[in-house]
Amino acid sequence: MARTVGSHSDTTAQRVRAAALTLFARHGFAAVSMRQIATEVGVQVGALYNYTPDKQTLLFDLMRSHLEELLDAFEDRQDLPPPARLEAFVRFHIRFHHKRPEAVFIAYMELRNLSPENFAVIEDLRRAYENRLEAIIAAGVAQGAFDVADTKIATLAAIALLTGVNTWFRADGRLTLDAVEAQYWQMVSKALAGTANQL
Amino acid sequence: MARTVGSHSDTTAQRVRAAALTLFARHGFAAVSMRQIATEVGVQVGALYNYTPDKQTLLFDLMRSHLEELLDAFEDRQDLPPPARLEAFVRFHIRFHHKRPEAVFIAYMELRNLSPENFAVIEDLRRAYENRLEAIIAAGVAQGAFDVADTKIATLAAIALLTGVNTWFRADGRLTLDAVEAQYWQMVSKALAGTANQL
DNA sequence: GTCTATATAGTGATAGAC
DNA sequence: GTCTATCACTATATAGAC
Repeated sequence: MARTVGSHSDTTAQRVRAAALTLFARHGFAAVSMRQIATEVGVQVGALYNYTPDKQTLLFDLMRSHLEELLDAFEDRQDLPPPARLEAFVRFHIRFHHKRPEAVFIAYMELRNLSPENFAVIEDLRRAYENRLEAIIAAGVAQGAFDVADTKIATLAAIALLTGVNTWFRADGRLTLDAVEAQYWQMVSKALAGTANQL
Repeated sequence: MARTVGSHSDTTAQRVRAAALTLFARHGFAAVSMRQIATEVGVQVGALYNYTPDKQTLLFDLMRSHLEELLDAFEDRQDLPPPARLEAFVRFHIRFHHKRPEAVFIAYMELRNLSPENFAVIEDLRRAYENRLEAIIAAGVAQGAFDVADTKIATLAAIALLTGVNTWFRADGRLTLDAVEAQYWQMVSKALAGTANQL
């Protein structure tokens, strides 16, 4: 019997990953011990090593799978005009990141705890994601819909802006995610817009 | 003899702070031991406790003094029109943060390693800084120079955007800080601009 | 696959000599 | 103010029984 793809957290392997994700996000990789993870899973510490060769690899696997899912999930409709592609990116980014706050947090905060080899892999994945946004912005600049001094800066600025939502948005707060999405799309579209509109 | 205010890192107390700042920024608070700090300073570990009651307070003092310096350094010219005040904020923020990458990094990354009491103090200081930007945006909205759906969101978005510069800008890179500053001011001014300029 | 036990090393903080 | 020595714990990872 083939295993169900994307099945839930009922195997021990998945429970180990889930526990590590939650604890690393809450306390930080370096501050979490393998014993804490084992306690959360409900096993003794030795059992964890059936599922990961070491703590470092556990972190790396969480970050890599998060970024691979991110890349898989975004479908750029290159047949659409750049502003529509940009809007799709903005809304996708906010929604996707909203659903995975712990993985997002870890992917940004724990880079320095990766070994150099693992860091290089993660950086490649992150850059691949940035490149997809930059391609949209460059296409818009080429046809005059956008006006930015430097597409790479505009890309990094937009991603920093959008990812910032995760640091403050709460579903039970003052605003709905739809409203937040709308305002962020408005800010991004104005910031990159082709017709200059200086203060 | 009064000590020179803001004197350089020639006292042991200042050397302890400098070593902790560098090591915490590079490896993370939890990953750095008091022994490592002592080695960096050039003393034995026991001597550190002449300068801090514990490791937690060392972190807290670094974060608090960073945020207090940030608040002290920004002078909001309330007599100027909001767009000028906003431009001054944008340029100030980028320049100030560029000069203190380690303190900025720690202030964002190590919040979860603060005790609850210390966290509350740091959060108050951070909020005070945000409020100063929000006041500028609100003033601009009130007189029609800016158009934003929600001043708090616009504030957080702008700060996330601007602080993002620190994650990629290198003085020896492709662009000068002046050019970066100019492009970020352009993006912020367009994003908040009053005359709608949608794509 | 999970357990217990253990090897080896490191942790923050303190005491008391100088 | 700095040192050495130490306390009481905790860390990651492994070995071998079951």
